[in-house]
Amino acid sequence: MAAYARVALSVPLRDALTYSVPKHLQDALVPGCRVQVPLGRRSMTGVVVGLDDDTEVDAKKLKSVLARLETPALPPALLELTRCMAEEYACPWGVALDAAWPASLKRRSAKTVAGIAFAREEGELESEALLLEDKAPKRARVLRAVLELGSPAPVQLVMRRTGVSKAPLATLVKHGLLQWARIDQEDELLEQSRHERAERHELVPAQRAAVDRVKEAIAAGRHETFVLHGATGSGKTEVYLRVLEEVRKLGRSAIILVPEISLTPQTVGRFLSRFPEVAVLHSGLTDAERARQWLRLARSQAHVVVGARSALFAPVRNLGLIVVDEEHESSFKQQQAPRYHARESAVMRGSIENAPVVLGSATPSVEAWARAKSGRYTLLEMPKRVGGGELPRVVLVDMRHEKPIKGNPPLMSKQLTNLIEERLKVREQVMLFLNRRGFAPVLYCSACGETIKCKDCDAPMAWHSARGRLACHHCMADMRRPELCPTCKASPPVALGSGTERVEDWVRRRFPEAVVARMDSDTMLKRESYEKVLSAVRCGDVDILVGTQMIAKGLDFPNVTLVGVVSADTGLFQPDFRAAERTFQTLSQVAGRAGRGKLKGLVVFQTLCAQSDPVMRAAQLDYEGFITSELDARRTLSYPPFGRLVRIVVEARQLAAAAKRAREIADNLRSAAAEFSVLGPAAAPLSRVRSRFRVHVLVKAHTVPGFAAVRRLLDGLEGTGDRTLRVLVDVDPVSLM
DNA sequence: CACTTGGCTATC
DNA sequence: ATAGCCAAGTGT
Repeated sequence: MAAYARVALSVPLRDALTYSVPKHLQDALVPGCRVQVPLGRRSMTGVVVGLDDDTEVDAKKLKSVLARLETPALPPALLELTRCMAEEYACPWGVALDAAWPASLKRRSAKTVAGIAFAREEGELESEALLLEDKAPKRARVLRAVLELGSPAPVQLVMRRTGVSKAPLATLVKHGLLQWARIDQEDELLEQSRHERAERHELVPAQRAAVDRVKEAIAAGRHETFVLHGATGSGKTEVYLRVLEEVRKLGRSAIILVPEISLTPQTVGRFLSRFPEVAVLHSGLTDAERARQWLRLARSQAHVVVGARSALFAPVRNLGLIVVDEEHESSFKQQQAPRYHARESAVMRGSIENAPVVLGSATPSVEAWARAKSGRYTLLEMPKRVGGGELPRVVLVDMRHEKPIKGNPPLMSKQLTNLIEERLKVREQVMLFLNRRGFAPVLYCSACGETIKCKDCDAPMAWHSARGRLACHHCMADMRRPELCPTCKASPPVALGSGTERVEDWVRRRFPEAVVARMDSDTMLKRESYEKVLSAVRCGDVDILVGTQMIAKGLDFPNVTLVGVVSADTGLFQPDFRAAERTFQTLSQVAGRAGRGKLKGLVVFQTLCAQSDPVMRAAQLDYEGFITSELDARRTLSYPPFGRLVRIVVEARQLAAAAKRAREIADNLRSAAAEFSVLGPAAAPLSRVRSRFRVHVLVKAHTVPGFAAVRRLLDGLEGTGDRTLRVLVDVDPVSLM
């Protein structure tokens, strides 16, 4: 009987705190369970990370655990995972644990519904179903339905599935084959979405080879990380599904991570149609739904999870596989503490639980690629589209050669305009991509040269014509468009540059007969609108789809034969060493949207930088060429994946205060500098957000011990100070803004 | 001299 | 994080 519990709390404390365990709780506490404990004057919930028979802590200091919360305990592997993550990402264990728990699982009402459960062995019921087949077909159907749905199954659902009344169920209960049961609301099975079915396709040789390699690791119960490099349309999903079949056959569970943005009913439907017991976790769920899914997993009622970043913490037991789809996506990095990268943490979890990890992408991240090349990860190549579909042809249009309008390059080139016109004539669909919301990113005064900036941020406000407002994309600020330039009052400011709204506007003027839809976070405020537009495009009701990132991912419309990238250069000039990588990936993703069906696809990149490496290589569909030269560049500057980066951001209302603290931090690091180098402090590219000045320091660790040294020096730095000053430590940042 | 602030510490 | 404490700062 353990007398002491070590409890991790979500406060910036280095170690877990020890509490004594009262007699009445001694049986109830297990590692991984949630408890209520006193902390100073307060009472907080924390997680038991260890139970001990004795302690070194001064008896006078000890307080006791107040209560255990109802929530199921976290599996031991997740305790271990969060501990490693806390170490890796410079945050307290309690903070890492916080991420592993659905926020709403503190108190919940336990509603129950009527259910029906097995009263005999599953095998016995199966043979009974066969026997009843002729004599009592309805009872046989009911039995098979319950076997399929699992025990206990909701009575309502069984009746609807089999189209019978309650009578056959009652008979089965009377004969002692089934029994009545109550089901917690949380246990109720999800009504299955029928949006998309995944037919079980024949595998092409490259798929077969990939599946076999991963299967082998699964069978051996061995951790191994695979980089599945598959061109768009090469059938990566089918590979995941086949491997998943294998995992389920062995009775093990699996986690599929996808970027939040592609967690659409289409994606989820593909998994659901083949694995009915899939749990889905994404940010669009209500707290109750999220908790319900989490509990199904914790109680081993579901064994497959499809979800965004945080699904990595799914409390499944007996993990057999983790898939990270679109592994290069930057949304896998969490931007709040714990600032973990789900891809890296997935590999961590896989190694803790001896499970293989599959990282899939058409454009693998430099990190994944470098490790595959060095032999740490296993590379699986699938270069061709399945079904003999051809990769699209890409045309580069140099906008410098277009006839200027009032001295500026036009929005659309002659060539792209003509191509759109042709597609409209033959009733094929067009997608126009521009990675910028609003009508124009800037309002500019031609008299004094000033732009209209947000009063709280160091950024121009974007003009949103649909709303008729100026909006800051970094805070919630929003204002009317001023009649005259606020600075010189001499002339009205004009919209400079373009966003998706301007593209939509252009299309409507130029092709008034075409049906246009726009998809960006402004038009897609509700989840339903997203699905509505997608299905409209699918059934051909939309001729031209204009959108941001949102249309670049995973969408598969066979009748889209032309994809236009309005400006391939946005993002190319961001002060960030990943700008080239991101540009290449985005362009490749967008290009992959064209010609998904039988019709050949054509892609147009409009650019002012036709010679830039990422634009040119993306146009040539040359991933290897790009990644090779990008890796060379990274090596020269010892940027990731050669050495690791840690970014420290100091935010304060007073610029001087932020600068002073940043200077101290940098000096402190420099005085200890060994196998790492310190850059800065410097104003962050986004030097002010929400009235807070931002100063940052970058640390490049050249070696593993160098990184460990940096980590040690930064321990406990985050959150330091009062409300006026904030310090953020971001390990492996994906953005340097 | 009563009463806010700022800075610093401990939290089992 | 956040409550508590002391010291310095502010006002009547």
